[in-house]
Amino acid sequence: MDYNFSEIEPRWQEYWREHHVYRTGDAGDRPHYYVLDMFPYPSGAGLHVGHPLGYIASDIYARYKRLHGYNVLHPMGYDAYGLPAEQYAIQTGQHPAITTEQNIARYREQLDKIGFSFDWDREVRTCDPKYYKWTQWTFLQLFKHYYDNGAGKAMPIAQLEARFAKQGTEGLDAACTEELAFTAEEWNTYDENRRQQVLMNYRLAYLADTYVNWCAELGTVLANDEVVGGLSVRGGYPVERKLMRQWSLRISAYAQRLVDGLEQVDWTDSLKEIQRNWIGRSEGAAVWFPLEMENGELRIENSADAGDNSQFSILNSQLKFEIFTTRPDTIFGVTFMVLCPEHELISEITTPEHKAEVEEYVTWAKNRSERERQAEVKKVSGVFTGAFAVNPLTNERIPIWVSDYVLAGYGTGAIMAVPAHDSRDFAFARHFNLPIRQVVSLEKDVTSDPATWTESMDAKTGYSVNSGFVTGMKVKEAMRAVIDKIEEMGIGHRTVNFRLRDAIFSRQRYWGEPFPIYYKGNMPCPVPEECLPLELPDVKEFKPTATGEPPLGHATRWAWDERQRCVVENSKIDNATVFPLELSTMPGFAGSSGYYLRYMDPRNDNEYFSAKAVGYWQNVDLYVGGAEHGTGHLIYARFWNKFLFDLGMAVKEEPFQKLINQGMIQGRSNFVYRSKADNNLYISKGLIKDMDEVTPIHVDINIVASDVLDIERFRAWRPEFADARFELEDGRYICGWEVEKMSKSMFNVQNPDDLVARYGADTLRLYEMFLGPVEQAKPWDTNGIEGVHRFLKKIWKLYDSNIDNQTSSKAALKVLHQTIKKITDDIERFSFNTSVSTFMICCNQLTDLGDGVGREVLEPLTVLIAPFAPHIAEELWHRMGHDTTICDAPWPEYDPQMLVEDTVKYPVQFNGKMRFMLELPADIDQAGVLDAVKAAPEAGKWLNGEPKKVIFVPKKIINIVC
RNA sequence: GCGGAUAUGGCGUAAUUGGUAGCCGCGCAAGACUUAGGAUCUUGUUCCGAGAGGAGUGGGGGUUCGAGCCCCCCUAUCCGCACCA
Repeated sequence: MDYNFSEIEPRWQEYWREHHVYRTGDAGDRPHYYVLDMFPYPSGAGLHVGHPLGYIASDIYARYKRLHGYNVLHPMGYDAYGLPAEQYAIQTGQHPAITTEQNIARYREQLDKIGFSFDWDREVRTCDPKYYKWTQWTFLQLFKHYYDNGAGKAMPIAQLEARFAKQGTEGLDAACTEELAFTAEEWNTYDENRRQQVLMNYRLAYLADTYVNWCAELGTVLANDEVVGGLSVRGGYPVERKLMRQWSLRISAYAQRLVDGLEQVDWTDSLKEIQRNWIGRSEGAAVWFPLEMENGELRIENSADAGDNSQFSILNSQLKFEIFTTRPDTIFGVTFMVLCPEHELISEITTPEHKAEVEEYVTWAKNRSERERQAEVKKVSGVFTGAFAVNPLTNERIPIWVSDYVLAGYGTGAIMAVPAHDSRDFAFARHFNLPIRQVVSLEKDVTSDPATWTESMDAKTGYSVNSGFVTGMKVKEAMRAVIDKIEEMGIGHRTVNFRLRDAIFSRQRYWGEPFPIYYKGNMPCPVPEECLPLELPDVKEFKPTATGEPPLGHATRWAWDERQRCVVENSKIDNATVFPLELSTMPGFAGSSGYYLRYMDPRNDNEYFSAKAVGYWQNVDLYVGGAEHGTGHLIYARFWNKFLFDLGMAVKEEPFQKLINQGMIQGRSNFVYRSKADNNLYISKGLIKDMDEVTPIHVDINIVASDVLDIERFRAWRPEFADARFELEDGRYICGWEVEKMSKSMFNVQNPDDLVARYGADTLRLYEMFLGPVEQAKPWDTNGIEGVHRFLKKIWKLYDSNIDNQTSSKAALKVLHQTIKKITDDIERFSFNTSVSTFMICCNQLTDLGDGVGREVLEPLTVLIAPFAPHIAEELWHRMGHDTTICDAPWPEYDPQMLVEDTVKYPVQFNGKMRFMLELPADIDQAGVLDAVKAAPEAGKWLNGEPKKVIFVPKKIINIVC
């Protein structure tokens, strides 16, 4: 009987579905294990072979854990909000909900064909009101909390209010947009509006003016990756930087914890490093530099011997500004200061004679798009303000410049420039001919003239020179000494800066979660939690409104009635009891930030998830997904989880214990070569003498098998190929190939359905694993799939002819036990490609053994294969007379005795040579080895005459080649 | 520029983690069975050499009895970040 996968696979898939075989149990005594895949965005293009790669790996592990007796949570769902469905809606008028629904149906169909063990009873969709209710709820909690640095966690905003009423900002250490200082008395005189403004400065979800990529033509803010070269990726419309009022999440408050948490998780070093870079922690100092106006309006007394007075004057100077530096030790080498073009001080300090020039520069710099600026990083630009600062340690006058190489978003937007020891300052100084002073030297007391330098000396090594009281110290010491000094002087302090910016949370789009926020005038008010979800209203048009409002501006029923506590018609807005609702929606990462928690208790309408559920499952044990989410989803989700942890909801601070990044699958394009001399002649790859004589043309990989072109299908593919003639080699047309991105335009997209139809799901599963290590990026290539398919046929045959054997030979059992050990080890280290090889070896060896294979061997082997090729395993399992599914079988244990014998006593045939390993006394010497070997009873049996080569190994093991 | 990774036959890869490199699969070659085969099976296949033998894990050096694996210096490719003070 032949291996008929197209009959077996759908039958078992149907059985599993009908009997809810993969439904997750609730708690119980069994140990738990949570295996999660990054849920997909259901795009119109459907799945390609890259998607299932990670799903197959996680499915293997989930099935393996089940066979090991674990209660496994292995859910799947859809990240269903997103731009493509909305763009499609704008073009066609079809509601994104319908498009999304269709795409989900197609995804589900494709996923089902591959035989995953997902618990579909727990499916979530981010666009489902029952799901986004909790996305909105979390947003409200973020709105209602602030981050208390002292407590090291999020605290209710009500506590902050109480504190303000009692002691103002006195002693407050909280994450905020801007440092504020007021007393309790002042607070108590503030009106409600003013108080709300103050609180907004602290909320973890806050409304603030932020620079964004604004695309007027599309009417929306775009993410950085949606903008290329100053133009929108979609449509190619110009994008400008614009200051807009936007919701943001104060993720920066969690920066330190996001760094620290990386210590606790089992992720690859490279991904941890990506996150560390993104968070960008730098230690250094904040220093205040007082200003000196040229015309003498403010002049700091020469403090060389003025003692406390000078410090007093610096501290009390209204005109001072704060800089951040990671190199406080170089403060003696400061030769100019630079402010970013957005710096508020510029207008105050610029002297009249420089005003025009500075204003022109600032206007120019501000209007440049982020992209333009980044593209011209090498170009030095800037302008002198006419103003001077005073170096608090040397009392030198230092010119203040403005330049866009200083960024508004980092530190304080102002720097002390040390051109000798910072490459950017160096370039600036050279360009504007500013002085350069060396203050660090590799060797003690040895300096050179910076005028001769071609580059700055940036390394944090060596000794301080020309640096007052730190001269002669090592750089590290000098840093400490300078910070101590400025702290003692009260003009600065040790501090840590992060590159991580707060996450902009508003999108001027329709297809996303609505904000549960309405506006009383300018004041945002939360919709009561009991009224959630605030459902996304229908609109007739998905474009921005004529007045430039987001698409939700088209909704006619999008107002909040405070008294009735429900959404009402816009016409009822009176700004007394009925108010307009927020028109922007949440970004894609909102719904994906907490979905793993919801899977634990997905049908709970009263809570995000129950304490019992999270208490049982804890967090995700294994998360599988692409590394491209390293700076997006994986940061947001960790932040989200930490916040919920602070609220006492999540029980683990880190959401994803172990993370495997599956490598990207690239496309492998095929080419035919058209002769330039004859437009209808196509030359097989091996016959081309000179590539200049032919034109390579992309050809659909679906009409090519193992680089051999299906000529008939090629002729039928497109009219212009109908009369194609071929120069064949060995009767075949061999195509060329190249690795490119998988894309429709290159005809190299491989759809898993085609492969399932042709070879079956089990073959696809095995082949995707066989391709190479899961983590490695690799081109998709079907050239080897036949071999894997052949293996399944062999396995089928092996069972077919041995299934009734009752006895097993010792050799067969040995093969089995070797296989058990190898497969178990392989799965534990996620080395699934070697597992497939192991199966093939096992199958070949058992086939060679012939009659000695019985059920004693075949049954455990079926269990081993089940995670990889569940359909064939299930079928064989039942053919062997079991009436429960293979999921209930126990994972076989190997007998170490069976393996020990093999490595120590018996020879192994290996590539035509006979090799042994023998245990020898520890104190044996090289000369004694041969005699010892000959004397060994185990060896004597196998040794015919003198061994060819004896390799002495100073351990207890010896290798002998005969 | 900074950071991370990778480099092994014609190709995808493997190597008990420092112990005789090239397992498994593809491809290729020869053969068997076949009216036929895009089926199945057998044998061979790192390179050079008829052979004995020699060379060999991107290149160069080092540690070691022993290195694909560890250390140093290059080279190439991929990925992430990019004026982050």
